[in-house]
Amino acid sequence: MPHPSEHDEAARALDVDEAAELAETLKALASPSRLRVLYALSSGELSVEALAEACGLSQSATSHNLRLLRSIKLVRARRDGRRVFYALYDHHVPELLAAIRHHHEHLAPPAPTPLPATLAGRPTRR
Amino acid sequence: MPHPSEHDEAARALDVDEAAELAETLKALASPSRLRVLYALSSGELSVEALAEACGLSQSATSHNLRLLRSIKLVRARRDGRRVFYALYDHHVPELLAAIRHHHEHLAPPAPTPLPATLAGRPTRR
DNA sequence: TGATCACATGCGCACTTTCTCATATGTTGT
DNA sequence: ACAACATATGAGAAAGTGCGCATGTGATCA
Repeated sequence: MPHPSEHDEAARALDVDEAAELAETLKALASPSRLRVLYALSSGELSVEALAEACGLSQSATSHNLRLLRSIKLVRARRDGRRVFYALYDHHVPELLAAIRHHHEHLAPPAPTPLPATLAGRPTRR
Repeated sequence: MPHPSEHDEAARALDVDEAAELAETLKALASPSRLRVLYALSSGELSVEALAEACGLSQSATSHNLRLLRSIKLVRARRDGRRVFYALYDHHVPELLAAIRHHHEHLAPPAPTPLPATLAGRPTRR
């Protein structure tokens, strides 16, 4: 990132279509199981069986999740004999994962932010 | 970001707890409505009413979504008179939004990747 | 004080996810 | 061709999500 000015890249508004597309990708990431699968693949390709064990998922659940990840090109499959080895689709994926993790690390978990009852900074009027 | 080497930040495996926390944040982002809300706030704070109109949502839906976003500190609320103005929680949020959008722009949408039937790179045996 | 505005919130329901079970499909060795 | 293996897939149950509706709460104005 060049330099953090006020609002650059992300400042543009989002039309309905793009919002839907982005949400689709994010939904794929928004699951503990799939996140674990993706991070497991960060270190290199793995067979479905190996992934299942590494992530504590059943073979079936793993396969279902991989199908989803495949459909939006977050992972790719390569067959070798009986097994199928999965890998992150390209270098953008680990970058995205890093960005997400980075954001998470800078977030304080304690206060649930219960919307302060009377918090007004004094009625500026109008 | 320092420099994009092979695998740095994101390469570490994800324990179950962290996966769950990350997924919680991502679930909040994985909704067209909430994405639109967040991007609308990229240009500055807005009242609930203004947000609702900008995003094509009802007052109720907007409020429900804002509550969720608040609970995980993606937005913050400030009261001024009768209205409540929302803003992105901090500078990390637009950065994350930018990262997500960036990833999305580098993704080709056409092929649904139907898992090539016979795609083996030749049985390497083993 | 009462009316009205701006927003929050509980409930309920339609819709979606995620996982398990059972079974189908593609692969290898005999 | 058959048995064993590795993965994919469909159906369905349980749990979670998104939003409308009705109503509650805090703030302003007359």
